[in-house]
Amino acid sequence: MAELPAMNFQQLRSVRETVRQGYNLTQVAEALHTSQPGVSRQIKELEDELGVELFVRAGRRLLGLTPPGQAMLPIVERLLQEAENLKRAGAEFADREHGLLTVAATHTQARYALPTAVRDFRLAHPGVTLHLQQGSPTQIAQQLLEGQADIGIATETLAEVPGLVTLPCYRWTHVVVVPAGHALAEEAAAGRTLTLARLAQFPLVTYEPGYAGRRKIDAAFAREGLAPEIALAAMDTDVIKTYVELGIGVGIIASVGYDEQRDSSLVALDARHLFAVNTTRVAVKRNAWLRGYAYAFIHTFAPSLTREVVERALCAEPGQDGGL
Amino acid sequence: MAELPAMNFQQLRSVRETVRQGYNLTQVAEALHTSQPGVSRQIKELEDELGVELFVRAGRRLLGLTPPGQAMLPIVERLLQEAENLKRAGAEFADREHGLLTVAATHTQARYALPTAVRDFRLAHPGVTLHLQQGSPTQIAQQLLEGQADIGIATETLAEVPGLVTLPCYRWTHVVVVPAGHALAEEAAAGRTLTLARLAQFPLVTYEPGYAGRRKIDAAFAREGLAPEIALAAMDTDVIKTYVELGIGVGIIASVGYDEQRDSSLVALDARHLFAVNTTRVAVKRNAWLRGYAYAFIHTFAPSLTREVVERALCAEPGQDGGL
DNA sequence: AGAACTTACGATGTACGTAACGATT
DNA sequence: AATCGTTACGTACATCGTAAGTTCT
Repeated sequence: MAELPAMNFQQLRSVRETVRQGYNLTQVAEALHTSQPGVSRQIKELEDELGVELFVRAGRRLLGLTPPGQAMLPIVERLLQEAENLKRAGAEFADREHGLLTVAATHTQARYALPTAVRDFRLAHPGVTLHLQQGSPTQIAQQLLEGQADIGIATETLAEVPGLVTLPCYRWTHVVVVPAGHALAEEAAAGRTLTLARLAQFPLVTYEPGYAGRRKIDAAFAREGLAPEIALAAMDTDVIKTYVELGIGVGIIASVGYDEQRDSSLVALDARHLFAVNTTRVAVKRNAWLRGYAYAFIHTFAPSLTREVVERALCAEPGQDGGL
Repeated sequence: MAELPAMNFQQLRSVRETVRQGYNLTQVAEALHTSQPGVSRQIKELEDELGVELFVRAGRRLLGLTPPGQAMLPIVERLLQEAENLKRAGAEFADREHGLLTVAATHTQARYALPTAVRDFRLAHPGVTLHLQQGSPTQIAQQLLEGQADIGIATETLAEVPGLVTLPCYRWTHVVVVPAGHALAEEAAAGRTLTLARLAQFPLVTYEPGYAGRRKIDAAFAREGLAPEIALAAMDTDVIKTYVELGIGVGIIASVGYDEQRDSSLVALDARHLFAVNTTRVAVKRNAWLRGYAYAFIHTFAPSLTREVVERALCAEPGQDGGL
């Protein structure tokens, strides 16, 4: 019986990975742990099966997607997503309390906001292997979209990424930190209220653009027509504090990043009146099926986010979500 | 190299078909044109792969879905739906003007509402093979959900089926038909307005429950506390007219079903004031990808339903399951 | 010359159908 | 006894990797 070879998942994976790897089949083969001719074949087989060329070829090189390819790629991604969902659902029912949970977060979140949640989660779910990835908000979004992370946590960017569902976890403000004995510390001790104009007279040390509410900082200065000198920008609250201790400049960090005990060499000055409030958000990929313990983790991190709240957000309108 | 056999579509099809066929693997094998041991194996393989029993077994007989099975079946169906979508998209780009379009409609629609649309569509799209299926609204819904029909057209039921997207095509009312010379015809000719009470004095011939606005007819009589005798109920407007001609009773049919020329032996009496207006709807399966000519057909049938209108409806509120 | 994809080929193993078996009603 | 699902088995063919080939940079 001459059975026609049907569409299969390996073909779909090859197509998806080819797009992800920038149309380099050699890299695709590596990423999929297979041979390069194999990938070439998978793609051709799928194209044959569908009767359409998915990729633009210049000679034998792949350059991009054809219009049909562009139209069909989302379907391919949904297929692979659902396949992943099915596997996860299987794992969930097979053993609710064992598995892998990958959380991607910015440094600030990983270092200051997550530890207690991680500790509590580990106690409640000892069978779950927790992977904590660190990256920029953009990288976090990417990891979520590619299925390399289950949960993303960051203050910036995530809410604007189509394909992600985000929910607010907590709100926070910035705080200004200076070495003990710094002029600003004296002024504060003398009862003088800190202003943006005064702050702008010092070189500043704060987050890189795209991190931890940096936008709110820039916006605040811009609104008053100030252009402070940024002496140093870092992704990392600890790095910022270190350089502030060294006297490089005045630090502006997330308030969660200051601990009176541990950072005794630094003085924190209230800056709630200077910079807009930030909202840290948790994000998951839109059509991803989440393990039960993933909901539990989110709930542990942000008690307001019960499983029901998250599930409702997952099913809601694909467009922009309604506010905070 | 010992490759682990991955999940494949044949396994998924076996699972879906097993549910559809009422858990009889012999029938499943027949439906899938394969051997029964094959189906048995496919299911076991998938269960192994997922690590979960999907089916409840009494001895060696399958009785139903386990809770995990119930949870995972929708994912399986989405997978197969997307696979189908991918194939269709391929066919679409390979050749926009060739393919198959299956329209399921009630008799009344097929016989009276569709002919001009079908004629125009065939002229505009000669390469498309058109299949016209006939059935009750319930059967039409079933066919759509199982992917056996692309477009469904009926007045009843469709709008209430989760998993279907429906759009209004046109509105119509019932008309009363009697043989020429019938008492009601005389009264009408004499300028007397027809009432429900008068109508209820005759045996009636009309649609079966579940067809062509029968509900509106029952509701109208019920509202006035009348319980007319239904001499004959049929799915089919032509059957009704035939028996009215024979003098079995007074007919109540969809107004589209009366043609002054062809039905010269019958007299139609306006009944717009007696029965509520009906809306005939077109339905498609929620997450189905439609061929371009399917949109064209809908547009031909109901000019207000442009491709954009239909697409917007398809993307709207999921209703039941978490949409794709 | 080198990088990138395609073609060719051969071995491994996977998949499917037939047939025999076991259990259930 | 009949129906239904599972197990066993042999063959056919599908898949995949290696290696050679071709084209473009």
